[in-house]
Amino acid sequence: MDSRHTFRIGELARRFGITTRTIRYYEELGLLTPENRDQGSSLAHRVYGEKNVIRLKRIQQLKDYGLTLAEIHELFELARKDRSGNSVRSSLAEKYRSKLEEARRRRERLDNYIEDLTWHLEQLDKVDDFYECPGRACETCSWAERCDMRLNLTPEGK
Amino acid sequence: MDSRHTFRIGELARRFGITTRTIRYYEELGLLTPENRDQGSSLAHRVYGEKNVIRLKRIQQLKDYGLTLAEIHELFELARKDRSGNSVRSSLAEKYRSKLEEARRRRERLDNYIEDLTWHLEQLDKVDDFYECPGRACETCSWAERCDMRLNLTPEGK
DNA sequence: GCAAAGTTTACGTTAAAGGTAAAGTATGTA
DNA sequence: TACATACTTTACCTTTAACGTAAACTTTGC
Repeated sequence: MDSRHTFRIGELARRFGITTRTIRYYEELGLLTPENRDQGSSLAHRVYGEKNVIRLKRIQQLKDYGLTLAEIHELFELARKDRSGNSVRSSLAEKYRSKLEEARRRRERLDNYIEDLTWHLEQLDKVDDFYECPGRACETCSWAERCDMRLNLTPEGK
Repeated sequence: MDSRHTFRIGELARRFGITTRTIRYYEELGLLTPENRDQGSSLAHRVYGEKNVIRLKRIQQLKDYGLTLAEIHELFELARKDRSGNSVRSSLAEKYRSKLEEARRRRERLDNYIEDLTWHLEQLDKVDDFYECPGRACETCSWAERCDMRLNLTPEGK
């Protein structure tokens, strides 16, 4: 909206609720480059515009999704390389696909965890000794057949 | 099955595909205590039995769910304190519930991420310049109305 | 011309989950 | 009994992530 408004690092930081160190750190990593530094001196202030704001939002979004800064960098780099044409487009697609699969695996494990917790929560007033659960108590526990630990009692040899 | 078989640390490690250091580390953290150390000398070998095997499995399971060793320790401790009766049972329940909510929040973000990736993957051959996506290109992109970055173009003041 | 905000350089931090070395001790087999 | 393994403890080292913090100096705005 205020399309031509620009900021210096301090205000940008304030608006995003982060510190200036963080913004400079993102710059170090090649995630966020100020639009303007060439006022003659080598110590000119960083100037940030709309592009940077969008970029920073995207960074926070991806971080919130659980990506590390390194992973975010990867994605940005692939997109950047693709500017020229279609040569890298397929590798970007592949990256997306592999990230997607990885995320799906993570979600599967998370689902298992949620199930596991729900189960234990339900069992809380049905089982006597939780320090023995899972453990010796499985042998007599009436819930054992529904409990997946039952399946894991013997270790496989190597 | 081989109910009375016991192991020393090396074999246990081999069977679980981890190192002996790892097992000792778990012991340091109070996660896994060998069943037997009292052969007189203070340098007697650690002896592990069925209980330990089950415990170690559980540790690996919880780790796989994404818990840190510290979190695993918390859960174990609460269960241990509960042995005597019902006094701590409710706090264990509460812990479970809070872990559960936390996990659900994580899953929600993960779902958003998966959606985001899917979206970008679909758009890959419809958008021209990915380095400008999201960015200036949004202004002319025909997919902008469906793209959530569109909603994030202006930063809120603090 | 001064304070406030910005600049670079560079070392510090915290936490997780072990790795690795050193030096001595147990165990089991020949 | 000798000896090779496997085990014991202590203790310092490593890696990554994402900044924090200090120092010493420079721009900018009024």
